[in-house]
Amino acid sequence: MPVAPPPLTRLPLNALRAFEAAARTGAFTLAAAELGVTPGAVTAHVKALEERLGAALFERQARGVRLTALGLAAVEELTGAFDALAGAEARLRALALPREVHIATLPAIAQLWLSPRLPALRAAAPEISVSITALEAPPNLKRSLHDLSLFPAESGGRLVAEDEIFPVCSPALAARLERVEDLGSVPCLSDTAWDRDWEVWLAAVGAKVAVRGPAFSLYALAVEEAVNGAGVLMGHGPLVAGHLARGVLVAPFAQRVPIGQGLRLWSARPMPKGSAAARVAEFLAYGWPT
Amino acid sequence: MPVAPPPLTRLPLNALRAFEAAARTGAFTLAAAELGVTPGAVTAHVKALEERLGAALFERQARGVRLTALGLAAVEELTGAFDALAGAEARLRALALPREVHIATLPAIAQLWLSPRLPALRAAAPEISVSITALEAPPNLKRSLHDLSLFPAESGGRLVAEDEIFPVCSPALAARLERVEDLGSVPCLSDTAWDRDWEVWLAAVGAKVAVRGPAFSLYALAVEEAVNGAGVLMGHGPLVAGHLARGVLVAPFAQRVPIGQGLRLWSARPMPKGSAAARVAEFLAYGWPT
DNA sequence: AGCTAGGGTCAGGAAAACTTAGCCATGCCT
DNA sequence: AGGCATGGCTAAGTTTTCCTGACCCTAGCT
Repeated sequence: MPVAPPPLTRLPLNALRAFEAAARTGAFTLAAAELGVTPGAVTAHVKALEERLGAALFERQARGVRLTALGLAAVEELTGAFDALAGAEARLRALALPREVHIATLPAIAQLWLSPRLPALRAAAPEISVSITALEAPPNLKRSLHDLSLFPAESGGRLVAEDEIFPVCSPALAARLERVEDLGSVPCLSDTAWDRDWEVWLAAVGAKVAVRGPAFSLYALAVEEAVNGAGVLMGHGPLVAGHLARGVLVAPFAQRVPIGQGLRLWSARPMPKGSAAARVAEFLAYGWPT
Repeated sequence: MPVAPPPLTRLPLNALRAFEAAARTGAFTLAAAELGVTPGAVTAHVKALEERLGAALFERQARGVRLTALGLAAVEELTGAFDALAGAEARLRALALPREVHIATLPAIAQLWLSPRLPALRAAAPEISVSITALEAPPNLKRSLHDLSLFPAESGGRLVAEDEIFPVCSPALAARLERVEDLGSVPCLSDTAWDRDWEVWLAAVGAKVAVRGPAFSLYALAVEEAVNGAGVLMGHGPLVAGHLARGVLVAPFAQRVPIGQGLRLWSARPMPKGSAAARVAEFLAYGWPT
């Protein structure tokens, strides 16, 4: 417990970053996830910082923490500074590695929408190296090192594909489905992240059927199961288009329900005209420019 | 030599800071001094960064380094970000330790001007803890953690005392000096940092005397020597005022030469009204407010 | 009670950072 | 030319930081 004031040395950068993340996210656990470390590491950083400052930044509560007045007063400026730093860092990377493009997207989109388009992209621009990171949620644009984010959203960014939902299944299974009510008698697959899909679609088509079936945490896995005839899946237009085109999945019912959001593409930072990121974005949005 | 692109992990903060300092100062040695580490540490940081980026940031030359185009393109934004970070850090400290005031100044000023004023300051505001750092040159205002900087300058900040120079010596020695020309026959002390003082004064009074004598790297030491009768020193008004008042030093010649600069006080960041830093600045500039 | 979420703590080990000491090339100064 | 100073590089070794993994603790649910 050093009571004497600490000498005039800089505060550790990593501790400041940990504090900022914790303050912004409101929880050590979330901060730890963002920084890619364990919560214990964040605890230690914040503790070290508080010890150096001789004042508490958080009030510890049984569940979770709350910023003290001091912490609150300090976060905003720190957040701005780290935002600026992340921007500078990203720009530095982009300048040093001008042929690298990093895309962040949902696992399902990565496998079912993006992946099928990559061969054409590679063929058209072999010098560009595209890497894809699957995330459960869109990254903080001011912080992420990704150049592009591709996520379902209602607005913002550039619309790449409208989303609409409708049941899909293997052709064999489709033969057993004549009316919407028949869905009650077959397994109805669902994705845990999109667990309201069935509800929404059934309501939209005015059907009152109780559907049930296994839930998957990976949409791509549910699609595979549907292909294998394991049941009927609520398809998302852009994600099952390929399977429908190849005929391995079919849509037994005509009603397609728009869900008011589409696949949208953002860039975290302005992309210089002609940069690799800008070209990839162009390709994803419109196909390769002629 | 990893040719494969590195995974999408953050660049190390400390390496970025080292690079930024090196780029801004133009030399690894200066950056090392600023960061308070050895040059080897900076070398290592920059090298690590370059390796991560797969591109050179500096061109190594026989003496010194030069930024590459990439380095040049990246510095500015990084500098801004680290400036912001330093600002946030300083504010955080100030909020956490509202009674601490850090002053940066020249060693001579610290000993001869500031130090004599501290007892009154402490008496008037005992709750404020003032710490003083002696630096050879004014710190970078956007970066330093000091609250106040007190340095000789021609403009800027708040003028605290005009500077003027004139010979001073012990009363005994003064008895042997009648005309300016007599200076040629006694040791004339000088400070290595202010080595043109004699030249300036002699030119201003229109004298053509060759003065010689020992040089000191610490002005306060030269003052002590002058008090001990070791020779005549070129006195700086604010710094010898105390000794003149006590009679341990006298000015054998009347001519005082203003040198166009004064002791000036800056604050690195805006000081909230009533803050400890603001009160100390007030005291130093005007004496304690009634 | 038992469970869960969110932190705190501690020991140990990995990685980063720093220092020291010596080396090298260049250019300035005699 | 020789000597010296400058500024950076390198290798070895050490200290410090950082992180993990395992476990404890508390409050609120069920």
